[in-house]
Amino acid sequence: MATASPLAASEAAGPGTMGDVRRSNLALVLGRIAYAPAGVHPSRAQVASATGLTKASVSSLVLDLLDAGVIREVGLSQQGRGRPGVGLELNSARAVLGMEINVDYISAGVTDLTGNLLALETQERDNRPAAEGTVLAALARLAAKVRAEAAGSGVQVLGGGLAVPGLVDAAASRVLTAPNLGWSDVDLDLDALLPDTPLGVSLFNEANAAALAEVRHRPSGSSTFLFVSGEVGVGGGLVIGGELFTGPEGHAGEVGHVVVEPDGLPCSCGGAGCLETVAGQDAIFVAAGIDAEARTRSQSMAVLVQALQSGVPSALSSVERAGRYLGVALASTARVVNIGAVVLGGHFAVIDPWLREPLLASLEKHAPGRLPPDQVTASTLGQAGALLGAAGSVVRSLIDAPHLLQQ
Amino acid sequence: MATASPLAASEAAGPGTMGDVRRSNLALVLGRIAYAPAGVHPSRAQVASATGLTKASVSSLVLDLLDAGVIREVGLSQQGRGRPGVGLELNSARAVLGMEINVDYISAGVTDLTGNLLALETQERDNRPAAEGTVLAALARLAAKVRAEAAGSGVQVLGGGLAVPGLVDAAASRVLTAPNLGWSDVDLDLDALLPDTPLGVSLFNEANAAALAEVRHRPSGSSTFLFVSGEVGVGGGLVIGGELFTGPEGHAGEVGHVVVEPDGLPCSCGGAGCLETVAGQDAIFVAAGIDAEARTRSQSMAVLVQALQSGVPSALSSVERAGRYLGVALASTARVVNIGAVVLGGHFAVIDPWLREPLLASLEKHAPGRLPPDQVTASTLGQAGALLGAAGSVVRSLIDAPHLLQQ
DNA sequence: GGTAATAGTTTATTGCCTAAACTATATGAG
DNA sequence: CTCATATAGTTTAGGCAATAAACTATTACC
Repeated sequence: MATASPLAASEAAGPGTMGDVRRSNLALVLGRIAYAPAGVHPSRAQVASATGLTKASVSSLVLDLLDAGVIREVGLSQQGRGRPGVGLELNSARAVLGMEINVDYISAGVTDLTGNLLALETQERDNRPAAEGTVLAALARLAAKVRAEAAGSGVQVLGGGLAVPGLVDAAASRVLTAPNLGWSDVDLDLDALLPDTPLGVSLFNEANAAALAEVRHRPSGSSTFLFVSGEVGVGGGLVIGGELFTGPEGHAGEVGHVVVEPDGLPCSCGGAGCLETVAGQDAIFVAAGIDAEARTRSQSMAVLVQALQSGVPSALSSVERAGRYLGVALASTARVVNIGAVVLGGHFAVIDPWLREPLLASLEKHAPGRLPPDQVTASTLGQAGALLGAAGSVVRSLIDAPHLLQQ
Repeated sequence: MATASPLAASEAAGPGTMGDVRRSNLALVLGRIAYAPAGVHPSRAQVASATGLTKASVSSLVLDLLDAGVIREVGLSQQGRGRPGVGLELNSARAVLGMEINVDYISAGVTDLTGNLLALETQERDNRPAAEGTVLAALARLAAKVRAEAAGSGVQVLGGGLAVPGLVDAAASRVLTAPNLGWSDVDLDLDALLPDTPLGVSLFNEANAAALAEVRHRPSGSSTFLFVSGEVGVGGGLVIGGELFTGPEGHAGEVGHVVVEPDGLPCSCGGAGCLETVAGQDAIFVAAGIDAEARTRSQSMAVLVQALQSGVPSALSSVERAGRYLGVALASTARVVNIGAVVLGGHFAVIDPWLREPLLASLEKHAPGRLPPDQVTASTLGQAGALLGAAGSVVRSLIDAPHLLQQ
């Protein structure tokens, strides 16, 4: 009897203790406060009846959250006969820092706990030739700057998140491989990036972070979708019920390497016929006849958009082909992971007007009814997505585990 | 992913209570006993040091489990100086019933809590023309028979699981659609199938159940893999860390509709170029020149195997093509869900000797290094897989929630 | 100003775990 | 054979977190 222990995951976890109950209920209460509709500030009594906890327990839990500084009381809210309740909301004097390292730029921004962007700094620089130490040092300066800005208006930064365009081992603060940066097995000193915060700095894959940003910031409501990130490579993030599905090894959602043409071109991954070989930025530039070598990436993209607007045939057919094959890959992915909505990011969002029609036609051909047109949307966050997602993810992990702020 | 706390399950709905701690620790202790290596019967003290609970707590928890009848004590195990411990093991006088309804047969079997098959009855019958009530009545008789057999040897059946070849809503005991049975939106009276058990009867998709059976019964150790079920259609089950990943709507793993040839044939799903159009049973029969209309499905499969053994070119090329495209689909799937092992079931297991080589070559071409040959295995469970998986899944849910047996 | 209604706190109780002392049962040395 | 040592399992006291119910606080309405 092969006993592959299904406990493997929880094996590390110790016994359940009463402290777990406390932590679980702290998160339950904080979640009610944090995820209340905008402008609504529930009282202790409302939280109690919504969660099923007693008023006494909620009072005690709320006291802890107030002590930790995660929430604060707002003006009384009278709405009926009796004593008015005291409204509770996330403490807007607390914030997190989002950061991004990409090929052409670095950026750092501060958001409060509800996701509002309070400060943002972007610095254009070619990060490919530089050693990672140099890049991190420049980013640390940028981070210090926005942090000081926030501090100036009385806002305390609790922690941060860094998004990089590559596969990461978040637990080990390690970039496994970031081909476009030329990084491979790089250990990052994240604490140096943002010293002396209670929560520290977490590491994210850029596509995953951008995917998570959509959960909070996109107009439509559903929090289950596939985010497709078009950069030099084609990445993805699978969000299910607001949570990232990362797969057993943490790298799920790699839509870029779905095979769309069995006899297609070789891919950088060693495979052949991957989506990336027809819909990655370089592939689109080549097919459109744009010399990307001579320009920066954002310049090339501008040239492409210009060409599309002018109706240059090679550009149009290049994007048409990318859309068609993107549809093939998304049709397959929708079936495998049973998803009914897609958000296009990166260059796919930029060229969405031209990409959209062939994409929808291809989806209808290969998975009719699965991904209806109104469920295929383009991200509106642009470059800021990864940064917002990294910051938002730190906020989210705080809301899920507020005890991290207690000492 | 907020799976930090062992109580994470309760975080979703109601408040965390002290009873949750008890339940969580009951499952922790029972898991240690249930998933110990075969022949090893840990003592209370060993469970305590393995789980981190105190000896006092373990004693109390074990008492509850003994009262519920889930476990029992076995002979003393002396192994050193001091007082010998009392071994603990799953109670082999308790069992669960697995059942399956398929196109050509119904079956029912009893397994003890460690997965050993104690009794099995299969009845060949064509279930397509019959109303579901007739089929269920026949299955109820079969179930009563094996249950009586078990009772005769002093074994009590605690609950059961039923696998059907179609999409199911397990919570509602409802078969949404089972095309090969001709069922659509059918509510099943599962309790009538197996009356008066403490755990009742649960409903499963056949491919998912078969996938779960592999977790316990396949030789290799890993409990993270994609199970590919080759039947009339091509289904699948995605198992991650021993748990089924069903996706947001419960139907993930549909590998059969990954697009492997953008310009391919139309598929029954309304799409085009799906894997099923080249690797489903019918597609293989047609390409091999076998007239499936004139035979039952199992007869056609026997003819195919015969032809393969004789080296009939059309049969060989048909299977070669199926293997090649299966490789394309699995390469894509491996990337999207980040999986490193595959188990072939259904007809893929039967024709594995001929399928294997083109499949591996195709995998190496499209996803080099991702699914190495030793991680691509064929199921050895055959027809019994679904039944064993359904039963095993009931056992597993019992081990995860032993308090269900307390009153 | 009194009553009803609602918000929030205080107090007593219960459940579950831990720590530490205690009992039980084995091995091995003299 | 007896005693020291070691390990298994139980008993007892204590702490923490939630609940229930009584209590205080603050408002609206008559």
